[in-house]
Amino acid sequence: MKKINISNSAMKRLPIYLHYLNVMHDYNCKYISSTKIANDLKLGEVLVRKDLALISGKGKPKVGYLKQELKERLEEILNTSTINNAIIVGAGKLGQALQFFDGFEEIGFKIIASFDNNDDKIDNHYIYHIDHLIEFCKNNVVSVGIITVNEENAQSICDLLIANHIKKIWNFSAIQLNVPNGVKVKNENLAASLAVLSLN
Amino acid sequence: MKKINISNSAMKRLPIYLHYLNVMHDYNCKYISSTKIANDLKLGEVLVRKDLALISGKGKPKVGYLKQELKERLEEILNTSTINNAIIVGAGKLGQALQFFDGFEEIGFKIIASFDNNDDKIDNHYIYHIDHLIEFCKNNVVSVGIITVNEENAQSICDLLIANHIKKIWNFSAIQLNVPNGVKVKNENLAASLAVLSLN
DNA sequence: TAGATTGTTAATCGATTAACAATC
DNA sequence: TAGATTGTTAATCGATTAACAATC
Repeated sequence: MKKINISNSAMKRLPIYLHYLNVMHDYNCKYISSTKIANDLKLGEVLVRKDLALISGKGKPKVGYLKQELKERLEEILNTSTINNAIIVGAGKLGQALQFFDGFEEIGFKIIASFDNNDDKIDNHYIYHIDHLIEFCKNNVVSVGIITVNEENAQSICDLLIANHIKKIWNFSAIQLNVPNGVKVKNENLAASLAVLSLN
Repeated sequence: MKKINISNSAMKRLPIYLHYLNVMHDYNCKYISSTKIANDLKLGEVLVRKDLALISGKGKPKVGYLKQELKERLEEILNTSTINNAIIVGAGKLGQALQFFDGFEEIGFKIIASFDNNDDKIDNHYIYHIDHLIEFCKNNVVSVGIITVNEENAQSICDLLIANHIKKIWNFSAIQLNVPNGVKVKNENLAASLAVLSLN
């Protein structure tokens, strides 16, 4: 596979393109143009063209890209070769919402378990007691840990995940996690996102 | 109040500063320096200084910023003069998670109701049937609409919110909403956020 | 052929960082 | 005073957009 360098900002758009292709119901045409994608998604058309050139580079002037091929190429990049299994720690409302969120599969992520320290939340629907996390990580390939615990416990859960060889953390708590080199943290601060709406 | 121009990227950091100040338990000192904030939050120190200069401009060389004053200034900007009431449409797991998420109040947003078309979800805990939305919007000041319905219904719910004079939409569905001029949409694509983690 | 669309190079824009004088 | 820290101006960096030749 050709080695390509995808920027963070471009990477954020790839799932959007893929989903767009998956839900569009235009069976009439085998091709799709960057112009149409850009218009529908309200993105700059050069931007889209650049993204698609990066991942596909097989566009035909005048007609556009073969839809099926583009879709497969996006899936190839998103559903990367490594297994993308994720676990959630913190089976509160947010954790549960994420566990049953149905947009992750499309981009190659699968949430295979949730953990919580509250016995009331433990059932047999893939929610386990936190004490079983170590064992679970030994028996399963887990590449992403999603932290939805309250912020008092976020750092210690983060440490626990790292101790169990998880190198990618999706952090929904509002504190800054301290992690060693080689561990990637993506902070998801919902309040900060909402605050942007109050501008203007 | 002095007119200041806050960029989107800076606006996203303000809630982080405010939360940092709110949860830090260093009672010993009345002052906080941008250097310390930058280190703790893992941000560039010039970046923090610039943000703080923009909103406060009252830093004292050698000592830093008066913590209490900085906090009040952040609250002043975030809890803007207008009432920031929000409603949620779609009382599924994600909608419910957002309704009970406790980080919004800090930045001046209050979720005052959820709506759903499924009678099973209607209870008296601020979840109403969608048919009551029009009346609710007449009787309450609602500035933000949060869309957590499935994507087939997202556009029509968006239209409904706009028809009820809501000018700010926080869209959790994976489709691009069409809105008239003057309506601001912030898309929150969780799958796209997660995809970024798979880079490297 | 004419025209729509691709892919690329150069220009622009915005955000972050570097450098540094001012100051308590 | 000396040194840490502020605030600002200039430089850099990265992402988006404009311009345009190539092409089907």
